[in-house]
Amino acid sequence: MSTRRMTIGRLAKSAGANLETVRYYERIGLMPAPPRTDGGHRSYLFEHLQRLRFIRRSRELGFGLDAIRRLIALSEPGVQACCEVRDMAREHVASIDARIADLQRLRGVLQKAAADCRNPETSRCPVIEALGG
Amino acid sequence: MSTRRMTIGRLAKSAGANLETVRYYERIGLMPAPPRTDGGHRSYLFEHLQRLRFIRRSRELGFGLDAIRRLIALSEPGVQACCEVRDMAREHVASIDARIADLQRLRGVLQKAAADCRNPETSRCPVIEALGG
DNA sequence: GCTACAACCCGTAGCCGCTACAGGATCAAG
DNA sequence: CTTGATCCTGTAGCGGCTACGGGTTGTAGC
Repeated sequence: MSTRRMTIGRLAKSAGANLETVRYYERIGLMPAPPRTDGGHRSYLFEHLQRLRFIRRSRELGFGLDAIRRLIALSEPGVQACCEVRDMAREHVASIDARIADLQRLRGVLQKAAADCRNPETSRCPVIEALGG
Repeated sequence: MSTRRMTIGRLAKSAGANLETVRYYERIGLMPAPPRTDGGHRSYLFEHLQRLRFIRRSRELGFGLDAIRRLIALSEPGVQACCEVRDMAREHVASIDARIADLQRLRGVLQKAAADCRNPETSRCPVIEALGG
């Protein structure tokens, strides 16, 4: 079943990834090395596409490549590791929260400094002042 | 006035930066090359510290090194460029807003998937499912 | 003055996650 | 059989540092 083959270009496109990214994933062992044609071109199956989509989706959600490696291992059939996966997701949510808080703080500082610029009485640039210049 | 000299170590510490980062900034032309002692050690003045603090603060606020280069040029005395600086700050606020929105979206997806884990009826791990595995 | 040891010097390589070449070989359509 | 798109490998670059290694200098105590 589903013995249709795809070139790396098609695979990449179907998963919304860059072709060289796919080769990169193979090099670092995130994607398995696919079979080749006689001429040496990579020849992918549907399972490769699933894997690549999984990786891309995880990346889009902000997981690092090492975390994705773990997620892949945990998603193997037969591995009962839902709790671990959930914990990883929760940790990740926490780190996202921290980054959001950080960005909101920055935003506040910058916004305030830029807003002061409306005031024509200020002689020195308030943004530069906020930066310590 | 203020002819006190500092070593690179002191400078770095005073600005909360890493020593090698200071050398890196010098290499890429973000910090000026300071005078040297007879033995060849860098010898910094207070103005260097001001500059380094400006850079670090800008970095903390999320500006890239190229943007900081422009900010430094615009903060030179005699340059009346408050509007440009303000525009840079505003652009930066906009990009921060975009990143925050992005992170909040991710957070939503992850949070929802992780929350579904409480439900013991689900056979497949909902987080893995959300990732497309 | 001499010794110890911290602090400095320079250059290079590594980190993450790609991306972009160069210089070829192969594949599919006409 | 030719064209042109796609593929191959290998290497180098991005931003913004950080970490080494192997050497030199600065400084405090004796």
